[in-house]
Amino acid sequence: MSKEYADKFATDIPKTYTPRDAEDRIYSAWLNSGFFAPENLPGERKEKFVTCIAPPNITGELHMGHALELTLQDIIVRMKRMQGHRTLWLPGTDHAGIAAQNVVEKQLAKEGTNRHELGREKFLERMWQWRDQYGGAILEQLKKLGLSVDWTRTKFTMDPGYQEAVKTAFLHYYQKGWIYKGTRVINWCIRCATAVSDLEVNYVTEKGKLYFIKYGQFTIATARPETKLGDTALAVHPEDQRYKEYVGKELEIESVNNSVSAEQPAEPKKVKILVVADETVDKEFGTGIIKVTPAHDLTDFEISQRHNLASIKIIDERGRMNENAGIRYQGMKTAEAREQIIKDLEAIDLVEKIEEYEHNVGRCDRCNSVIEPLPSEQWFLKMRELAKLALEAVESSRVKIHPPRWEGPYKHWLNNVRDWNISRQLWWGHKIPIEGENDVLDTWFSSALWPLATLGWPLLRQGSGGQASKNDFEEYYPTDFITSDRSILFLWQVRMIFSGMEFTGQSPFKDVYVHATVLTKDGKRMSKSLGTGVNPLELIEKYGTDALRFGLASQATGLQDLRFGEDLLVMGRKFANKFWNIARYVLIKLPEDYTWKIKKSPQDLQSEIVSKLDGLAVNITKNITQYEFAEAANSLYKFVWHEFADKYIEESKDKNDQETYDTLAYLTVTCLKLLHPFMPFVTEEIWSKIPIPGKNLLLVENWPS
RNA sequence: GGGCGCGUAGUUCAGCGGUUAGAAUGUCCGCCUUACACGCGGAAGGUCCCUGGUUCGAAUCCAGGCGCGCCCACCA
Repeated sequence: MSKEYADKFATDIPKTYTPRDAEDRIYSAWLNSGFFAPENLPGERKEKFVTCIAPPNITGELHMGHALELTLQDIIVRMKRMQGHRTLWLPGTDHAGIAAQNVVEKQLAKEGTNRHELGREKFLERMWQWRDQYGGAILEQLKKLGLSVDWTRTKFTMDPGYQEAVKTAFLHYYQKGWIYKGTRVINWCIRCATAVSDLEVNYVTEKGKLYFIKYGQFTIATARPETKLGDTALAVHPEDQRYKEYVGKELEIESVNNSVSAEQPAEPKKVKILVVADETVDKEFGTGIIKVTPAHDLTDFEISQRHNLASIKIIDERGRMNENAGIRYQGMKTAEAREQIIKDLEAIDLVEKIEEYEHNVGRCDRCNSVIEPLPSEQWFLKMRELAKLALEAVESSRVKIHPPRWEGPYKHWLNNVRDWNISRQLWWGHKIPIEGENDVLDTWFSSALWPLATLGWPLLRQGSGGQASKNDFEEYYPTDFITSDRSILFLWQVRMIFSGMEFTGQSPFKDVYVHATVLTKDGKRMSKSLGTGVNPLELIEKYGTDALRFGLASQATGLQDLRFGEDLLVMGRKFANKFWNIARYVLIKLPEDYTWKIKKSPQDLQSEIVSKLDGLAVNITKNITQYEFAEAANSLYKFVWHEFADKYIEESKDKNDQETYDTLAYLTVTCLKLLHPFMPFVTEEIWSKIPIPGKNLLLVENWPS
């Protein structure tokens, strides 16, 4: 190469790739091209490829889970786009019922008011104000990851069109008789003042006490003695010989008189109680006999249903003892009542012993308050037929779950699912479309419709929901795949599948990919509240988006959780820079009048390294298609660094023939394309510097296999 | 109580029946060699969790155990 030529490029292209200079500029170039929208893609594209983002909550903040999930999704989408598919990746956000309402309620509390003072209408105005101002923040953060999503189709789960979809779905179920109103023991969050689903209760092991209380001639072990006031039976196992003779009999036992005020000494009172036999009782636990409190325990509620027992509600929606608990306890919080009743029982010698005890306490997924099971009138959706549909979808391979080991839990869950409590006592959400109803629907009821509603289902009228049009649903449904963390497999994927099956007769996607969970270096959960989280935006600032993406992808085996350490990003950054310099070398090496070609390798390139790369391209394609991201990333890394750079470039240094030039050019262009899904920014930046006549953005160049 | 995943160099992970077990990162020693010091060359570093079994041969398959993590469940 000529000295002058070398000098020219040496000054044009810096020795080090600096992501910060390139990323925003390149992302703008992509946006300006319009290529994220399928209808703007160049060339003839017969096959479609469609996927939806897992909509983050409007209250959300970008975390490593997003970074991993969206990187992997973008890798697939970018490859498909380069392969010539009409790709659509649809973004949006979820209104996040409880979470979002909590945020605004906290604001109100600071202002010394609350939603009830404000009234429903004003409160909802505040909600919308908040969402207009802050609800898009998470999407702005997502852009930093370089995602090739179609922002012109951004959706929100409370868009007008979406509201229509929810209404249509509800009424459809209602008319089928699958939606009913009933009083059941449900999980009630005292702080959020709403029902929450079984899946939104976290059971945390906590230290407590196990109280052994005398019931006539028996002793019963309980962790919640205050619920004694709502007992309507005792239960034993049907095969327990010790108690067989008492089954079906009513016992007279001594209890505490709850109509005496708490200021006065405790006094005894005789009460009658029935003994029933039920399979669910564990003979081995405690004394083998349990007290049944149908109103405040889910198991006890079910026992009461089987045996036709009465239910006495003694705890109210604020977590305080109500009038049924008697004047002695009324108004006390459950914890206070527990202390009081133990004191009382001890006074009249009804406490046999108290043991230290570890047990599981249900806490609200959103606010961590203790969950109080209590009877409440709620709306339910019958799950029998829908569960069948979801099972059938998997069994008939209409939808495939990756990795396949998740099929087990999926089926198990559906085989044991109870009717879905779909009502929430919130204001922020989809109002139940029945005259006179104040409640809203569980957020997941609308999430369940995501792939349908975002594409414009149910085709009511055009333009009713932002840009979603009739054509989108017809053209792009069903989608090709969906991906998420395993934690929402039951909350979300299952429900999207049965919704799709019920409303369209098709699974809303062909593949569900359950990706790994990002853990800390020592295998702990990443959590903001524990301070174990890592902020992806800071990492991007420090290492660049490509480094983050490549680092994550290189560890995404799909089978194993990902222990995240910054050394991954060091590797990614170095690799991006390495490739930058490979390109720099090639640009300097090739003669000024060299003609770059983009289409395919010249016929005469038969060298070993060229065929190796062609073989690699086939494997990379296969890897990405099968969600083997780590394999793809690592084999690319190996080839680029140790074959291309270490061997071929070193050997090329004292060669100046046409074949060497062609080979260098071919290797560079092909590697750029293969690397693009993983490291879109640095590759696009290099691409822009390669003098290829008539080239388009690398984003839409043809995939090399 | 059921179920699942994982235990391999200091660290994060590949390898999943066959020559001296690999990569990245970290460490140490040389090199600013005209693409790259985010680099190049070299080195050290491993009872492949334990115990049995199958096999000519096991990190790899099987059984049991130990440890870590996760999911489901009506432990009162």
